[in-house]
Amino acid sequence: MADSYHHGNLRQALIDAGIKIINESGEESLSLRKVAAECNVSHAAPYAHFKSKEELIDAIKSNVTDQFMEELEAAVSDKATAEEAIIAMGRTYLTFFSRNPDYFVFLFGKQNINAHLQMNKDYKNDYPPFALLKKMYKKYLEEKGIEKPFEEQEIDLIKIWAMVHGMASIACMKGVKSSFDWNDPDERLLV
Amino acid sequence: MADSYHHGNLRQALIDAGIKIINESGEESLSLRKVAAECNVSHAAPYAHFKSKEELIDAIKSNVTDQFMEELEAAVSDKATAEEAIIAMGRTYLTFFSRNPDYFVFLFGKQNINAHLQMNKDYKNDYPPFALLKKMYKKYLEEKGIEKPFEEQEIDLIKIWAMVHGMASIACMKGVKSSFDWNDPDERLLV
DNA sequence: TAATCCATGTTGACAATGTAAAGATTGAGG
DNA sequence: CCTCAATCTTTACATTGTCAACATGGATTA
Repeated sequence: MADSYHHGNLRQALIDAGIKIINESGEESLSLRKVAAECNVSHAAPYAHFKSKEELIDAIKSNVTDQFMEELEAAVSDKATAEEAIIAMGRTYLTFFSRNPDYFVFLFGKQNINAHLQMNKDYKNDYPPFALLKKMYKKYLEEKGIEKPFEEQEIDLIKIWAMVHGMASIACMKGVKSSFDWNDPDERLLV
Repeated sequence: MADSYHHGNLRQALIDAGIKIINESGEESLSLRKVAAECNVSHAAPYAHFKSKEELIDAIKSNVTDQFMEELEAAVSDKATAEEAIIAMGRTYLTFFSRNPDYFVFLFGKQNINAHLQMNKDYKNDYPPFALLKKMYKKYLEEKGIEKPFEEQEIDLIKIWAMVHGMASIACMKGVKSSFDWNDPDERLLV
């Protein structure tokens, strides 16, 4: 099925090719035609799987988000307490985007997490990393026997996410000279 | 000079037209040719003032950043203490980007603050809002008579900026349902 | 089995866009 | 008045997203 008229699994191949191009030369240089060429397929072939370039990009975002979530869940899985898990999430958040700053721009650059959020029904209402944080936070409250009104909980959650996300943002900014190695677990900025 | 061969002040007119287009229909729809048309000028005229589309965009970013800085400095100017000034900066940061979420994406979306940072020599090393924060923070330490090693100071600064910037980021995310009104001064998330 | 259908790909076309090259226009300074 | 350099226009070309018409072939069904 490699050289037949029908590709076999073009949809995923297009997504993979897109990720490859973004990694190699950034999102701006990603064009539908290049992606198609990378898959040895005519320039209009993607339209059998995606209504537009944007839809392909949203699919790629979902893929990258899945990859991000895998790392977050792995970081959380082996922690004894929810408190440790939350801190591990923050470190993983920073490490992930320090390793691939382009992904930060790609995922949050246009700030519209709506589209690729809604194409994956598992996401329900919350953005997956936020949903995981919320889950861990509730576990944390239980473990500590803390009771808080809902509004205060939301404020806590936003503060945590804002801090970590803001640091990731700074870490990914080209042109910001920072003396920190965000990958270094000894850099205890978070606690 | 309105209808003569030479425009008179095309450079600034192009920048203004660019801002107008971004406000009306977003950055994606900004094209050099539209900007030129908006100024009643041929499509290649911008190349007399900017080497590329990117250079025009960087100039626009500088303009928007100047506008942002004006609000930050205004917020700081009438505060009695540095502590109040810093809090006011945070509120202004949130208010500014809550009012125009598109500016957040535009300024930080590509995460490369290097280019339009370096075209304005006044910026020196730091990104202007960060430079102002740094200045206020030093004043704060003086007023309180606090002495800290340089590294701890940097950590404090990054934490403050990360928190505020992260909240702005969340506030600007389309698709994140939030019960907060980031413009409401009663929402005391920051303190 | 053979006919049919539809998802999947191809080809060709078009408009919008960024950009370069060559030339026109004009105000400022010698 | 003349020249020159900055500014603007025209023309041209490659890239890109998208659409429409058509080709292919595996699966479904008569």
